[in-house]
Formats: sequence, structure tokens, C-alpha cells
Amino acid sequence: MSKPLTYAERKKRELREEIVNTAFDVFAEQGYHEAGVADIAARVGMGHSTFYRHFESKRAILDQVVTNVIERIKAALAAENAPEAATSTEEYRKQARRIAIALDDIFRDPRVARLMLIQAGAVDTELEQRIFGVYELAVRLTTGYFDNGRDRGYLRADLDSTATARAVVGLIIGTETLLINPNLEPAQRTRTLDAAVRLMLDGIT
Amino acid sequence: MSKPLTYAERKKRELREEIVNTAFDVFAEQGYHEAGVADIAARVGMGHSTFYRHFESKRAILDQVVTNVIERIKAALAAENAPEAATSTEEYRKQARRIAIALDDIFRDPRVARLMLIQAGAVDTELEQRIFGVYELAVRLTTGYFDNGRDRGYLRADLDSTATARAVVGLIIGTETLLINPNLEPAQRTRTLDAAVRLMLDGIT
Amino acid sequence: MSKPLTYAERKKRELREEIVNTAFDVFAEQGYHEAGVADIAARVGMGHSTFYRHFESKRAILDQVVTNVIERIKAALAAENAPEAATSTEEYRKQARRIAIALDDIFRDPRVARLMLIQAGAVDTELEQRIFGVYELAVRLTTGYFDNGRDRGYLRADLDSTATARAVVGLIIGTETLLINPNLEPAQRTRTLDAAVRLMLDGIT
Amino acid sequence: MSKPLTYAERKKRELREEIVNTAFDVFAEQGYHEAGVADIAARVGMGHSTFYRHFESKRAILDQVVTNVIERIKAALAAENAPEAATSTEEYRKQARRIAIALDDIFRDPRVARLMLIQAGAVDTELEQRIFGVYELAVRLTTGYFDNGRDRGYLRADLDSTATARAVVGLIIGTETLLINPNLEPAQRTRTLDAAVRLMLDGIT
DNA sequence: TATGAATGAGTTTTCATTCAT
DNA sequence: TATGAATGAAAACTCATTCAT
Repeated sequence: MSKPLTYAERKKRELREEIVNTAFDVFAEQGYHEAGVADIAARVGMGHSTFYRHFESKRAILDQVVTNVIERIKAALAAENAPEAATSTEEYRKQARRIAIALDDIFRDPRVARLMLIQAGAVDTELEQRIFGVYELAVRLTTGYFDNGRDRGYLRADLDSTATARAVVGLIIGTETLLINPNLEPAQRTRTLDAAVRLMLDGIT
Repeated sequence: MSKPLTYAERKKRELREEIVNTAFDVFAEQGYHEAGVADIAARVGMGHSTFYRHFESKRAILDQVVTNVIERIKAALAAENAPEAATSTEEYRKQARRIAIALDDIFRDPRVARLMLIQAGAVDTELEQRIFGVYELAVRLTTGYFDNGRDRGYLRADLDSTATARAVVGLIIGTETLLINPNLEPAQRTRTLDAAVRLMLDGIT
Repeated sequence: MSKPLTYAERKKRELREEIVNTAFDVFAEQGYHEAGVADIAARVGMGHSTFYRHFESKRAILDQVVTNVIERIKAALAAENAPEAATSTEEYRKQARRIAIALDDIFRDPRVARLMLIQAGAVDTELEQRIFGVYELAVRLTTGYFDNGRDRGYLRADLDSTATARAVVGLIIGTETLLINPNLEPAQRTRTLDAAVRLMLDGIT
Repeated sequence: MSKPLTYAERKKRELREEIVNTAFDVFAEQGYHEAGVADIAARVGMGHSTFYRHFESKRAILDQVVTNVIERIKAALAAENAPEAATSTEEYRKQARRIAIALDDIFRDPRVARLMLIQAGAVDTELEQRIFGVYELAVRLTTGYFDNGRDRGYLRADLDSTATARAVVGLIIGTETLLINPNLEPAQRTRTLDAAVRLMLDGIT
């Protein structure tokens, strides 16, 4: 599928990646609107007009950054994408925990959390739609798990799978949002995530 | 406490409120950064410089809008602010539902949700801190409820109250965030909220 | 020439004068461009639109203030306006000193100095012309004194009366300008003025 | 001290100088407050935002213009900065004339005179202080000359050197101010300056 | 008549993007 | 190709003046 690349092509691709990565840092730190193309270019160490040899616009690179993150999220969700896998409550709990850990692996990076949960939604409608698209994908996948679990009998029979899936995805992104708060003691992260998983499985009662 | 107001003072106050309200609409619809003072003024039907007779700056009116919303949230939280109130599981369930409904009453207004959950965090650090401040207040109050419930024996004895409180608040704001999505069928709102409350109380298993 | 004024007319005239006086203060303190009509009105203790019942514009009141000062200067110059008066060197020295004192009486008021020597010239061409007009009037009068003194033999026969008159008027306004400097010790004022008069009469050699 | 400059650097520096020079013209002609950044840019023949690539603000370029002029004035004053130089009345007269000519060389440029003597003082307190600073420097230097001349016996023994120095500096700036008047016949300039020097040396009597 | 309210013209400044070397 | 230079569209904000009560 991929032809061998010339040295120049490889170099260019590497630079492109470096720009994306730097933009990721800069957008997360300063916010998309506060950040300037010049900030990104300066941090990469190149002239700011060179930026435009690699990306169409400031908006375009944000798209790229977001796309990358979304890919990673989708991959994390897909990895466990075998609703039939779990056959017992115990397996189910483990599966749930694995997914939680996989997602948290992505979101514990403050850049990811800040960009996806705080910045991206505020840029424009199109990006907002993309974010909501990911959320709804997660909801659909989760619905699948729930349907499977209910069919196999280790989830409540009266479970409203879609609605509950949405609540669970909400639980994840909401909790990750709260964990962005830099004033929190680090220990709270693990405890909060444990509590979230436990909440999902057993509720508080 | 309140002196009798002259007609002019009343008029001025009303206009101020109208501006705040319009700004609320405009910020929620277009986003804070996209919206201009001129947009707000035009929608109120006044010259743009008149805006500055009532507010110091664009940023200042955002503060006012956010302050108003925060007040309402605090009021909603405070209304049920009697951790000892519930003395049985049943009462507890009702109390939880009441709080959920009260909060949802506020957040079902798409302006509130868009502004607080999508826009405000992306404006600047100071506003972000205020938002986190409200979240943490909610966490503290919720922790109180949980401690009470655990003490009285109708909540799990091994409940990590603070961590769980954070997860619950995350559940609320995350779920409300997902419910902003305008592509959702309206029916999903009720079902999702029910599922969220149920999730909190009983988990999925 | 003047009919008896009604009470209302007198009141109005008084208020007008108060506004002029206040404008004088404000323009001198803050500078014409920095000062706002609102500042003047506020200090008089009236609404700012009332200002426009008494003056056409911000520029118009500056004109009035300047006119008043120019009147005073002209009066001071005219008081000694009798070129033939001095008949001896001694009388001449006294006359020169009297004029210097009379002018300094006007310019020692920092408002006058700041307004006339620093602010007024920078407003617009028309006002600049008026200021230059006063200077040239002073030059003409001084030329008259010099012609008289030369005719009577107590001034140098080779005196270029107009050119010298211009230098003398320059000496006055330049010295007064330097004396505006608030960092100067008060004692310097008298000494500097004495030196200026002495310079004019005897030179430094 | 100076590294070789690239072509681009030279170009940039030249443009910067051209902007400063144009700003000088514009400020002198229209006055600082009346002039807009757009006027300067338009006259240079560039877009108005380009201005901001070279200077921080409108105020900043005024500072630069004024700094340049002050440097020239200081240089002119320093050139004769050898109070001991003159040893006889005759030498002294020549020295005085040289200084007068050097200063007039600077101030005969109407831009210099208008900017320094009319505009700059009216901009803000900080600039006013800088102007007064130059005047006081001139006073200090002049005081040195006078002390020297008095010590050597070719100036009046009762000369109040500082006060007289201030009067002389006043004489210079005041006379230059009067010579700004565009209605004056050109011949008056020379005659007035001669008269001013003569006034300083011999007085009118 | 006196006033606060309203206004819009005008100014400075920023920054994503294009141009020319 | 890489870059600094140039640009203009846009936006926030000010204030002298007019309007309406």
C-alpha cells in the first residue's frame, strides 16, 4: 500500500508530525484562541510562514491534532470491541476496568484532556460535532456491551442500555474533566477513577 | 435593604438585565470568541457603544453571565443542603432524584449547558478556575451527603466518599454535556437522566 | 451699554464663568486632549450635557479660556503702554522691571503657563495662530519701547529694535516655560526672573 | 562594535529610519494627537499594520523621534563642552556665537521646533519630564560656562550663574519658539538670532 | 431647563495569511 | 524550499455630541 519514501519525504513527514505535536502542546497550554501560529512555529524552531507549507491554516492543524486523538480513542475502544467476550460478572468487571484504564491512559495526558474536554468544543460548530460524534460512538459501543451483558444475565434485566451507556460515557468524560483541575492532589486521580468504576458497577447503595 | 428606585433606575436595571440575557444567548450560540460586542448590542437593538455604558468590557459581561448561572447552581445545591435529612434508603433515593431534577432544571437550558460546559472553560485561566471552583463545591456538598448516608448505614460502608462524590459530580456534568448534542431525540434526555440516577444508586449490575 | 440683568441672566453668567474657570484648571492639569468634557462638568457639579447649554463644544470653551488669558496679557502690556514715559535710564530700568513683574504675575499661575506655553499650541493651527498673534503684539509693543529708548539715547544706538524685541519676548516666554518645571526650588523663580531682567538690560559681560 | 549587516537587516533598518523620519514630518505637521498611525503608514506607502512590525505603538515612535532630536541637541551642547576653553572676552563671544549657531542649526528645522517646543510637552507627563530634563541639562552646562567666565574675569562678578543660565536657555528656546511663526519674513530669523546673542552678551543698554 | 442615555465616528492594535526573496 | 516582511480585515474601546425625558 505504501511506496518507499524518499529521504526528503520522510523528513517532511517527520517535521509535519513534530508540528502537530507542538501544536498539541501549545493549544493545550494556551488555549486555541490564545495560541498563535507564530507560537507554534517558534517552538518548533521554524519561521512562521513555513508552517503554511505543511498546513493550510491554523484551523487545519487543530483538526489534525483532534483527529489523532480521536484515532487513539477509537483504537482504545475498539481493542475491547468484542461484546461477547465477557461471559460472567467477574469477566465483565475486569473488562470494564480494562476499558476504563485504557481510556484513562489517553486522558491522563493533560494535553488530551484540556484539548478535547475544554478547548475543542469552543472552537466552532464543526469541531463540536466531531467531538459529539466520538461521544456517540462510545455510547453505541457501550450500548453493545450492555445489551450483551443483559442478554447473558449478568446485568440488570431492566437496564435501559442506550440511556445507561450515555450516562456511563458521561461519567467518564465528566470525571476526566474534573481530574483536569490542577489543584487536585495526585492521589485523588486513582481513587476517583476507582470510585467511578465502582459506581458504574455497583452504584453507591 | 432595597431603597425605592426611580423610574430611570428601574429602566436602567432592566436594560442591564436585558443585555446580560442577550449576551447569554449570543455567547451560547456563537461562542464567546466568535461573538462580538456589536452582535450583542445589535440584538438588543442599541448602538454598540451603549454597551460600554453598562459594562466595562466584553469580558466583564461574560463574568456577569457566569456569575448569575453559578448563583443559580449554588442555590439549587443549597436547597437540599441538609445532609442529615435523609434517614432511610427510600428517602435517600428521593433526595438524590430531587437534586438531579433541580440541577437538570438549570442545565436543560441549552444556553446554560453550552456556556458552562463548553465555552467558559476555554476563555481564560481565571474563568476556568471559577468553574472548577463550582465543581469542587458540588463535590464537597456531595461528600457530606455520602458521609451521612454511610454513617446511617444506607450506603456502602466501604464508600470512598470524596472520590465517589467527584465521580458523581462528573457523572452529572458529563451527562449534561452529552445531552447538549442537538442531534439527540428529546426523549433521550429523560431516559438518560433516569439512567444516570439509577446508575448512581444501583450501578449496572 | 449694559442693561440691567435679570436674576436668571446673572446666574447663568456666573455659571458660565465657573465653567470657564474649571475648564482652565482641568485643561492645565490634565492637558486639553486628556481632559474630557465630562471631567469639567463633573468638577463643576453638573451633568455633562448641561455643558452644551453654555458652550458649543469642547474646543469653544478652550477658546474662551485662552481669550480670557490673552485679555489679561494685553491689559498688562497696555498698562505701561506709554513709550514716551521713560525719559532716563533709571526710569527705563524701573519700567522694564514693572512690565516683567506684571507679566510674571500672570504667568506665575501654573494654569496660565501650562495652558499657554505647553497645551494651547498643540491643539490646532487656528489656536497656534492666536498665540503667535499675542507674541507678535508683544513684539510690536516692545519694539516701540526700544525705538523710544534709542531715540532718547539711553539705549544702544545700533539696537535692531524689532529683532531685539523678539528676542526679549522670547526671553520672557522661554524663561516662564522653564519655570513651569515643578522640580525647581521655589527660590529659583525670583532669582531667575531677576537674572532675566538683568540679562535684558546689561547682558552678561 | 558593528557587525556586518545582511542585506535584509540593512533594508529593515532603513525602513525603520524612514518610518521615524516620516513620523517626524507627520507629527510636526499635524500634531501628535491629530496624526494617526495610518497617516504615517500611508505616507511611507505601507499598510498600517506594517507599522507595528517596527514599533510597538504610536507613543513608542514619538519617543524614538524625540530621542533622536535630544541626541542631536546633546551632541551640539557637548561639542563646545569645554568651559575652560575661552580665555578672553573675544573668545567668549565667539564661543557663544558658535553654540547659538549649532543649536539654531538644529532648531531651524521647523519639524524640530514644532515637535520639541510645541507638541511634545502636550503629550503626557513623562515626555514633558524628558523635555524639561534636556532644558535643565542645558542650564547646567551653561552654568559651567558662566562660572568659568566669571572666574576668569570676563563676566560680571555678581553674575548669578544658575539663574542667568536658566534665563539664557529660556532666551534660546523662547526665541526659537517665536521663530516657528510661519508668517515671519525669513530675514527676521538671522536678525533675531543676532539680537538674541547680542542681548545675552551686552544687554540692551 | 437640566440631565442621563444613547450614539457612531474614529483610533489603536492584533494576527492569520500571502508575498517576495 | 524556507523565511521574514507585508498586509488588511476585524475587533475592542473612547468620547464629543445629540436626544428624549
